[in-house]
Amino acid sequence: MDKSKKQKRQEAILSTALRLFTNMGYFNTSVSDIQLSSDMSVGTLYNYFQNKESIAITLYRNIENCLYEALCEIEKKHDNAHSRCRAVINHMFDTTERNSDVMQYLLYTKHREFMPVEKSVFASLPFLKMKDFVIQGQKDGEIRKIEPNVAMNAILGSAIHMIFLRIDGVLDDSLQVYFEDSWECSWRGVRA
Amino acid sequence: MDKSKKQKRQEAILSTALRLFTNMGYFNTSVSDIQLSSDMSVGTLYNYFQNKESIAITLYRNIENCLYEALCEIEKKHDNAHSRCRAVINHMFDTTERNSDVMQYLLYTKHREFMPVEKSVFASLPFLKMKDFVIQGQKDGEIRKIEPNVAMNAILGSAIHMIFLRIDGVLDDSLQVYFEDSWECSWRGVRA
DNA sequence: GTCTATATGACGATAGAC
DNA sequence: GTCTATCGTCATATAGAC
Repeated sequence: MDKSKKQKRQEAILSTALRLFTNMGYFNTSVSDIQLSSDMSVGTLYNYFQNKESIAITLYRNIENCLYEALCEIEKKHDNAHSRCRAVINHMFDTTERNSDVMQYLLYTKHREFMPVEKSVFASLPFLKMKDFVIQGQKDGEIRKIEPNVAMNAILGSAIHMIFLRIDGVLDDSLQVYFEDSWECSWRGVRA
Repeated sequence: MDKSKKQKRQEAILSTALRLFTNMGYFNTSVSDIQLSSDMSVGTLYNYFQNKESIAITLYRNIENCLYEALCEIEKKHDNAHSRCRAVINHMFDTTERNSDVMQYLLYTKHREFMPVEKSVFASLPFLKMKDFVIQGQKDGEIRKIEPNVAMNAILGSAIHMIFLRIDGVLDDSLQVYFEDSWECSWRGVRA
């Protein structure tokens, strides 16, 4: 199944844009930068995308879907809150190390500054799914019955902040090095 | 002690810029926007500040210092890690509710996109001080002896993420409502 | 110090040939 | 579909009168 040339070029634009947006920021990246780094002309670029913003939106939706699917897989493989949440964080740490730009664009970027329509990523599908894991865990007696937002945040918030610190260059070692200790703190905080 | 007119105008520029930067983002705010909202001319504005970036930097330094001083006060008032860390988070939650723009600019903004020289806020003076609180707590046997970055993050990371959620509009209630529960989770995670 | 007017340049996006 | 050339706009910053 060969990818059509059209699809290949679309993906080239998206992956170039992802790299530039995360390295220099959306506003410091010009359409011309994207076009030059993708080895095509402005005209071609505008043939594939309506404008700069639509590149950013497509990219965002793709990554969001990708994370959502990963969470659905995790839901199927595990049957309790403890191992589901653990797997989610492990997956996010892993993705940050292996494919930093993706997590950086999804979590770290302030989307609303250039995509006014978008809501917070933390109110989007993958994180609603994660919240379901937590609420189910409370029903099952695994997690203390505190306000769900607080429980969710106690588990996920510190993990996401670890990712931020790593992206910021504050942590020298890979996230995998910190994973077990960090997870233990999170779980101690909420377990019943 | 009357403020000189000069000082008043400087502060007017800074507070206007803070409001605009946090509401619309640095790149969506033009110098002309700042000038119009401050009721002065471009020329005057450039008489007080070298350029747009220097407004952003001055603002950032001021807020950073302000938080650092608050932490020094907390250090004096409390003599153990538990109550120091608790007071820090309480202070940050409080400031977020009372003076949202300040915390938003300090923590939420991606400074490096427009101030290339700055390092991560989490590697700056106030957060080094906070880390001292944690390390001292480990020495005193209050906090488990895990990697200091992890301990620090378990306490502060989830709190900061709560602030992010509040700024993002994901949390409907004020942070004070969540404070006790959230703090309890954090402390359970790290206490010896 | 404060203003108005303007220089300068970059950027997003389009036109139109091939 | 792809390219080059270019348009219109707007932003930062400066010049120069008062």
